[in-house]
Amino acid sequence: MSGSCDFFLADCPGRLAVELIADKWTVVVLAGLSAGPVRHGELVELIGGISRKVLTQTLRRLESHGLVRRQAYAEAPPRVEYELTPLGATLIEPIHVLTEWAREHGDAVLDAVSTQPVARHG
Amino acid sequence: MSGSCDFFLADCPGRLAVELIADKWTVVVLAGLSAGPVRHGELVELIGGISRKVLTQTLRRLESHGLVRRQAYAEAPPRVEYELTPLGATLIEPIHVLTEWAREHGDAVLDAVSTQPVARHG
DNA sequence: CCGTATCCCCTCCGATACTG
DNA sequence: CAGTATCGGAGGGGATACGG
Repeated sequence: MSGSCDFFLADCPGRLAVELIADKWTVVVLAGLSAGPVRHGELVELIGGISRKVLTQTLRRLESHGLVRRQAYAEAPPRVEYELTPLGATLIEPIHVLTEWAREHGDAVLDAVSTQPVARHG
Repeated sequence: MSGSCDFFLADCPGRLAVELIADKWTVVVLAGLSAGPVRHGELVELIGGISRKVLTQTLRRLESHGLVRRQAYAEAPPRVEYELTPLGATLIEPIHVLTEWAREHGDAVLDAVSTQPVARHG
């Protein structure tokens, strides 16, 4: 215990990380950007299920946190590309670990959910 | 597409992981349980800021996903302990990586946030 | 093509009070 | 001490339509 905060409780930096990724799309968007610059519309197609509004919101937040860089080109058909900043790229590793976990244990979770007839209480 | 899904887009298992942790408290609660069995009240004190109701909600969900085990003792002053299941313990590693990231890059994020007077657009 | 505004639902989460 | 019920606020996020 003590205040070591090996694992974040209270106001440790870990809380910041949670606040960053604790929503439906942030991690997915970051993953979508992990391979290189992508256009807005491409991301919508790539991710699937996210609305343009929410995608923009998510990107804006990531941009303001220094994780994503926005590049707009003044062309005839407007073109905007988003890419990870060096800082943003450092988040890919933790996300990758999470993905690995899901690939390995995802079935077990789904199994627990379906095998869950417990409903204590009575 | 195929099912390559090196990084989760669409319905890859990674999405499951996101849905699991994409809320304000899940990761924090898991972290709080990482050191061993803990009582309900202890968790409230330990975490700080979470209400008993929300803690219970979170624990219930984790229980139904097979990540947490609940142990109730029929004693004079009721005592209930929660602990990670073996499956739940496997999630500590990814969380730890995330914590490490925060410890290392948290300042950079906070810096970006404060250095962010941009407000493009007007 | 990119972005924003509006409307609306729905879930998360906190505060309080009450039962076992 | 543990848990539930209830209320209520706040905000995320989807659908749509419109502007640059």
